[in-house]
Amino acid sequence: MAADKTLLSGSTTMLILKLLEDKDMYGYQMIEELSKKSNDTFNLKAGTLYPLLHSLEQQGMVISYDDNVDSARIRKYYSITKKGRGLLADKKAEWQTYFTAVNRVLKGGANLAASY
Amino acid sequence: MAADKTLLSGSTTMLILKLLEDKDMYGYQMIEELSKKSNDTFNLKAGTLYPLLHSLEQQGMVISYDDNVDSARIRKYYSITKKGRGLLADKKAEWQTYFTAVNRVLKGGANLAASY
DNA sequence: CCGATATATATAGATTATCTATATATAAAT
DNA sequence: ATTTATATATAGATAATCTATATATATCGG
Repeated sequence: MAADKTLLSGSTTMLILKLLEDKDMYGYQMIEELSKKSNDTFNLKAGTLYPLLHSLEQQGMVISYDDNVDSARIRKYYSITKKGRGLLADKKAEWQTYFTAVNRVLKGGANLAASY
Repeated sequence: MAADKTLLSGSTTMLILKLLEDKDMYGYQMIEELSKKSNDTFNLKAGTLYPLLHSLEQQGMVISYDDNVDSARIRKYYSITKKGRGLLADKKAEWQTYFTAVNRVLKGGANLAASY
């Protein structure tokens, strides 16, 4: 993965929910879309995504439905729920706090703390 | 912890090395300084920090020396090495890539990808 | 036509970075 | 004198990723 996997840790749920906020998607599509939208920074593995989707469904954050586009091939589409939108909003707020704090530490010289 | 521990995951090493770039510090001081500089967003636990410092020392990223400030009390100061500065630079570049990508996904609407 | 690669989902087990809990010891505050 | 803060350390638990493997269909090149 382009980005350190440990950095990605914790934001995957937020990113997936964000994708679903725009439109219903199936798993494989999410992996591709995340890769494209992040300029190949995120290359989520199937072994990470599918268990995560199952977990989100169990928690009521998303619901799924099967779609048989071309005859046999089955795609499992996911749709974000109201509860899922709530979680997304929380995660976004958390992310905002987190990345602002990291950047403050990184930019701050020895006496930055004095400005607060 | 104010920030989701999973979000913090992966950036702790970078943040610690950044603190040491400014000045030599001892463990307990790093915890307090991180908390202060991040406006209480990061409250690193001792059980996380000390093993991490030992690991960084083993890898040659930092070196340590004991300082007996007031008689008995021992503080173990850490100093960043040239190798550690190299790692910090790498981690900073990675972080820049990562948080830019996350923000792009978060801000991007359904057709953002078209702009690339 | 056939083999390789891409699409699509799924699960088990390994890895890793955090956490909590616990231990030890001195200093400061009430 | 007892509690709280300072200071470091390690063991074990938790959680989120990864790799590896499995299954099945679709597409592409030779």
